[in-house]
Parts: sequence; structure tokens; C-alpha cells
Amino acid sequence: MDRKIATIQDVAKAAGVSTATVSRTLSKPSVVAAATREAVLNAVAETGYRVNTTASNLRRQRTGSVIVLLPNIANPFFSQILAGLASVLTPAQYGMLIADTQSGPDPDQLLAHYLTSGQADGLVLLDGSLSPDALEHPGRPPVVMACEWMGRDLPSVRVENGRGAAMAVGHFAQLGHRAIGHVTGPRGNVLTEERLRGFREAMVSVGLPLREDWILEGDFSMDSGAAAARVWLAMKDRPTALFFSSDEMAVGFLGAVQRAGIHVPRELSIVGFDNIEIVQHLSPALTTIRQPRTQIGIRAAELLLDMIETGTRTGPSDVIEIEFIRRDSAGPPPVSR
Amino acid sequence: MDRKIATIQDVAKAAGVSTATVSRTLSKPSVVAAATREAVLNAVAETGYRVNTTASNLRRQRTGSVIVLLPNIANPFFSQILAGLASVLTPAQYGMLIADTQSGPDPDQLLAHYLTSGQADGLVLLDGSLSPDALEHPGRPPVVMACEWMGRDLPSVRVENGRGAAMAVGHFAQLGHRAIGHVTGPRGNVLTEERLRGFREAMVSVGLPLREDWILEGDFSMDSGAAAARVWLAMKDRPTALFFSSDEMAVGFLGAVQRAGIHVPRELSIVGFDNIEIVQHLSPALTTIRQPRTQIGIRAAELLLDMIETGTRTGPSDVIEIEFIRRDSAGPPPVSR
DNA sequence: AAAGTTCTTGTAAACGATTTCATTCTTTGT
DNA sequence: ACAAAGAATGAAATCGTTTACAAGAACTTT
Repeated sequence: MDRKIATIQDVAKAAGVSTATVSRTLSKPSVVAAATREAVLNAVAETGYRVNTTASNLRRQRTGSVIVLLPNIANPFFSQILAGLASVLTPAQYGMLIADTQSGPDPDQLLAHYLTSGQADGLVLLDGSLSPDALEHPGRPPVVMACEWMGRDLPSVRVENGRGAAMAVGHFAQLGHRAIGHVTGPRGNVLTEERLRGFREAMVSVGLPLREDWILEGDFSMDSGAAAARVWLAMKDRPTALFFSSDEMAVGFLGAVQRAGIHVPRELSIVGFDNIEIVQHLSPALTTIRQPRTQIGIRAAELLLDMIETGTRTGPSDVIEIEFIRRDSAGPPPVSR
Repeated sequence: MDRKIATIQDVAKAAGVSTATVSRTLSKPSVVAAATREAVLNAVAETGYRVNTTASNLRRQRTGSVIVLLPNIANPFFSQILAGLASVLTPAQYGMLIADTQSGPDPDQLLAHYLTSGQADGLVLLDGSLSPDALEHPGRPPVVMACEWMGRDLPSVRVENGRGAAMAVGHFAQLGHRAIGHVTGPRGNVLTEERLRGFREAMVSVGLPLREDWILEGDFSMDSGAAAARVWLAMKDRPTALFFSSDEMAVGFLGAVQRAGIHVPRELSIVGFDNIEIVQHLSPALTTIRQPRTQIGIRAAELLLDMIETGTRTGPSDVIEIEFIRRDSAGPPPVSR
């Protein structure tokens, strides 16, 4: 009896109706008469029928899944966004396929592949360093960028990156710092550039000297934060405050300088960006800029679903508010000197 | 011309062959004559044809995706495993669907849903607290457990949890500690129980007193580590060494006690479990037990693919080796007293 | 009571691949 | 030179749905 899985045919037979009626009962119950509806639903329960998504997708000319392209699946920053995406995609009956752009050889090629393969009803891009060329493809599915965005008028969900940098600089200035540096993300990345721009503008706007040798390049990773620490320790003329383009770098930096005997925030103040979960548990707890990552994921998914349903290829962009979180890693500059 | 996406019919027409030949050229090139093969491949390139995965899957009675069930997608511990899974699933042309068991109302129901819905060719379970009842379903797809495992003889990939605990205890004992405590994961979780058992056995085997009030319950999270710190700080008679069932808890604990002015490892030694990326960047760098998480993901995916291809529902289990990583968070016990 | 409407339902044609089976064309062995 | 075996191809069925269209039934409306 339960040998084979029931098809819509079996249900139709059991209920004494046509397959069309079964299908209608399940998708638009309102158009079928109450009596038949009940008969069908009974038959469904009886046979344990589940619609075959593959067949349904084929007929409806959709795939039922959206692909998320991200630079590194193992990065906790992204997993939070994934959680947000999943929370709206799953209820909407869309599967979420995850593809790691770093794992393969050529990220741009991977993007092109997914744009042309017709394997997804939509794409979410979390990697801002992808080249937008492939987006010219005519029949491509809708695409939404989250966090990072590219030149074209691609719908995106982003945060006020520049303002975040300005908040950090403002905080340092107010505490009395005059020697402020910055550790950036990888050059070319939109987030990096945006935050760097915000940093520069804020520095001139508060009237502080902008020293290029106090702008260190990282790549958002903890390792690159630790590397920045070695550079900072080796400087003869050090900034007393550092703004990091990511919390991860701040964490790597903090651990490294602490091991070198530096006390934060007594000898050096630092501020991160993102508010990843761990930083509140550090000692000192990290002052940072909060990005509501789950929220970003949710909005991106909503935008994408809207585009998929309306069949548009463009859409609005959304800017999500950030928040300055004052903790204990930034204090007044050292008095000596 | 490029208006609509090309189907296999278009390719067949362009190459002057039947659709059957096109299909064969693409799946089993060896059975078609060299000349025709070339003609078909040219036609493919010309039309920009991509096989429609949905149609292919329907015909082949498969779904082309495996579902990964995990307790919390935002947990960095799991994302590393996901990366491992993806690295073998993607090349094998399987999509990886991720489902969060914590986000919905009833985890067990979610598992049952995926087991019966026929939406996946296989399942990977990363949540050991799921009840195995649903696995009785007759036509269910193959299932592999990673990290955690359940009573039944389900194929699984796991690590030597008990031995990990023993390594930590051994290390403490060798350093001269006599008062050793343990912070566990949530009760009922297989990992928790296994490590706790290992801890207990190791304690008696090195001949140290096993004090139940020095066994604190956590839930693997940083917050629960911080909570454990408050308990430890409030104790009149404290253990001088603590073994944590997860790095996350160790991190939460470390930050909390450091803020209370405790020096690790001078006043207290700690050892974690997992070796998550961040712990090497802390100050002090955390001594811990490394689980090769990417490796676990890879093996689980390999096992699952094998089961899918051979059509078996059982398979071998695999035990992955762990490694003790000595860093700076464990030292000799304080001399005072 | 005839002519329109409005509701329900069924018939059958897609959707785009894969694969069985039969057919034609080559080889090969004797 | 002829039968048998092998290789390459095509015709058509099939996977399990959804949905355009048609048709019958049940009501209105005049």
C-alpha cells in the first residue's frame, strides 16, 4: 500500500475527480465546491499525497529556489544574514542554495554561470567584488545585492557605511583623540571604499590631520587585523585611536596588541564595525557600529520575492539604519606626551 | 534570436539530429559517433543551450538537492561544516538546501516534513537533539549525521568526544591541577553526554575527586559561558581549572572573568573544545581540542553521495581524529593556598 | 420558457528533459 | 559472400504537475 509514493492521479482516483480538480483544490481552494473540496482533502490525507515539487516547478516554469552568492560561507558575519534570508524564503516555499565564491577558481565565472543556467528564480549577492558584466545577460533572473552593491542600478539593501565611519571618528574626537587611524577592508571592495570615504570626510570635517601612513589595509579577516597590529606596534609615531572596517579585524588586532602588553583602552582606543556576536564578550567589550544583519537578510529576501512575483528586473533600494554601540574599547587618549 | 532560452529541441534542430542524440552527447559522450558529437557540441555552443535541471530531475526521478538540518545557521561552528559539505556537493551537481531547526516551531516536525516530502535526495543532520522516530518512514531518502548521532544505526561522521575530554583532564593533571571542573553543553545532547562521560572517566582514571558542584550546565553559547563565569566567581571553593564543552562557552567565560579582574592562566586555567577560528586570536590564546570541521563536512557529504548513488539506506560510520592544541590559557595552578 | 450568467468540473496539451526499443548501417568471422 | 554481431541513431513514451479551453449544470432575468 505505502510502497510507492502517491501521485496526483492516485488522489484523483480516490476522490473520484479529475487531476485538475485536485490541483485546484490544493492551489486555489476557493474555486472548487465545498463538497468536492472536502472529498479531495480526505483523499489527500488518506493517500499521504505530497505534491512533487519538481514536476510542479517544471510546469510552472520556475525553479523554486534562489541562490545566494557569498565570498565565504564560514564567515559568521554572513551566516547571520543567511538566517534572515532563510526566515522569509522558507515560508515562501523557496529553497535557498548557497554558493561560495571563494571556493571555486573564478568568482565572476560562477556568477555568470548562475545568471545563465536558469537554476534559480533569483539571486542574492553578498559579494561586492563581483564584476557586474555578467548582469547584461538578457533573460537573467532578478538580482538583489545585500550589504555591498555595484555601479549599476541594481536593487540593494545597504547600510549607511559612510555615516558609520563618521560616528566612529566623532566619538574619538569627542574623547579628545587627535591622532586617529583606520584599518580598511580589501581595496576595491565597495564597503571598504565607502567607509574609507566616510572616514576621510569625517576627519576633515572635525578638523583633524589625515595621515596616509595611519591608514592600513586589511581584508576584513582576523589575521589581517593581527597583521595590522604588528605594523602599529612597529610605528614610531602611533595613532592613539583606530577605526576598523570590520569587527573581525578589530578582534585580531586586539588580541595581538594585548599579547604585546598594550592596554586597551588606556594606551589605545579602538572601534569596530558590524557588532558580531562575540565582541560583547571580549575584555574590553568592543565599541562598534551595529549592522542589523538579520534585518538586512529579511529585507533583501522581501525585495527579491517581490521582483520575482512581479517579474521586474529592477526595484527599490533600501537603506537600513545603523547604530553606534558604546562599550569599553574606546576611552580618552593617554595623557603622557 | 536570443529572446527565449534554448531547449534541447532547438539544439537537435540546429545539429540535424534527434533530441535523444543531444541528450546522449551530453551525458554519455562515448556512445555517440565522433562526428555527430562535434556537430551537437557546436550546436550547443551556438544556441547557448543549458540543460533544464528541473526537467532533467523530473525525468530522472531525483531532486538534485540535499537538505542540511542544523540547529542554528548563525553559529560559526556549523558554517565551517557547511563549507566542507558544499565543497563536495557542489561539484557533484547537488544543491545544498539549508534548514534551521530553531527558527520554526517544532524541529522534529521539520525533520519529518523533509523526510516525507521527497524534496531532497538525501539529508544531513547536524542536530543531535532531533528525535529519530520519523526515520521509520519507509520511502525516506538516505540520511547521514555529522558530529552528533542518534541511537539507531544511522551512518554518521563523528569525532572522539570522550577522548577529547580525557586529553583536557590529562593536560590539567599534568600541570598539577587537582581541582578540575567542567562546563557542559545542554543536557540531552549527545555531544554533551559523551564529553561529560569522558570527563568523568578521565577524572577517576587520574585519581582526582569528582565534584558534582563543579560541573556546570551550559548550552554551548557564549552567553551560557558568561553565566557560568558568574557562578564560578560566586563560589567559595573554586576549581582551578575548567574544561568547556565548546569554545564559545570558553570565550564567554573568559571575557566575563577577565572583566572581573581574574587573570587567565595565572589564577585559573581553561581549555575549550572545537578550535573555532577566533580563539587563537584571543589573549590569552585558548588551549583547545581541534575538530577538523571542514573534514567532517567533506566526509559526511561523501558518505551521503555514496548512499544516494548506490541506493542504500545504511552505510559505514566514520570517526575523525581530533587534536590537542596547546596554547596559553592553561598553566600551573596558583601557588597560594 | 427562452436566453443569459455564473459556477464547477473534466479533457488534454503543455513543461523539457531521458531512456527503452526498434531500426538502420557497419563490421567481423567463417 | 553471407550470417551474425555490434554501433549509432531516431521515434515515442514517460516523469507528475498545471492550466487553457470547453462543456455541462444551476441560477437569473426578462
